Amino acid sequence: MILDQAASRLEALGNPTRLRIYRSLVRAGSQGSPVGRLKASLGIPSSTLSHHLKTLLAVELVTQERQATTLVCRANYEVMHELVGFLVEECCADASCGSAAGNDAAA
Amino acid sequence: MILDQAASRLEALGNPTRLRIYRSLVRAGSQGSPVGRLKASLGIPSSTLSHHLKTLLAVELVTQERQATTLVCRANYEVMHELVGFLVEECCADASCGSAAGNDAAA
DNA sequence: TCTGTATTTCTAGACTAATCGAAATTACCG
DNA sequence: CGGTAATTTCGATTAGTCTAGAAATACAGA
Repeated sequence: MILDQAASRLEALGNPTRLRIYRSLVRAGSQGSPVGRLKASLGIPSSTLSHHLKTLLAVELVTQERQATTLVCRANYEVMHELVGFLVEECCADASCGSAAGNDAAA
Repeated sequence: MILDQAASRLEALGNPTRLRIYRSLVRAGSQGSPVGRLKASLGIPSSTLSHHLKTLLAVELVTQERQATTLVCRANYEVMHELVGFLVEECCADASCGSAAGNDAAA
């Protein structure tokens, strides 16, 4: 993953409203959630929601699929894992950071 | 981690310049990197660098320690892991996303 | 105390994002 | 083909970010 792309994704997730949307989608899991339900459960006006969804869509963090009248949104886990991987990638390239093995209690 | 805090951290990482700084620090590992070296290796003007560092510092993604004249910066791995944890937290709360077990090679 | 180096603060301009109401569009169903 | 519901686009406002040059400050050594 290119740095600028990672930054775009991180930035997309960096807005509280978008992060809320995204997490809601993560929670919804594979069945996803229609835009309308997102709107209702998060209390975000349609236009704002649509705007943010477009941002999330643009960086591939979210996918959409039409189901009859409604548009079902889903979190793209694969991209999220890629992003997490990018963040951790060079961690410990040097030395310490004894947490890669899962032990970061050292804090 | 509170959502707004996570969003702030994600947002901090969402700027290409800051992401570059942060990664440089991640690479530097436990020995960290002085501001001056960051400036030289990344080619970022002092004021801009200082500005971004402050942002990173504010969200605790980076720490600083004075060593004589220079200020040594270090990536805060613990916070990064917390952030990653937050992102993955509810993943699979529902069902699929068969990658939590460490198998996301599908990418 | 004076000097030089390292780093931050001040300042300002250009640009981009966030928000939301209203209108337009799209897709489906009868 | 018309109606209905879901979603997006438009348009405008507001606020905040990114950038960096110049000046100010902090620190260590002589």
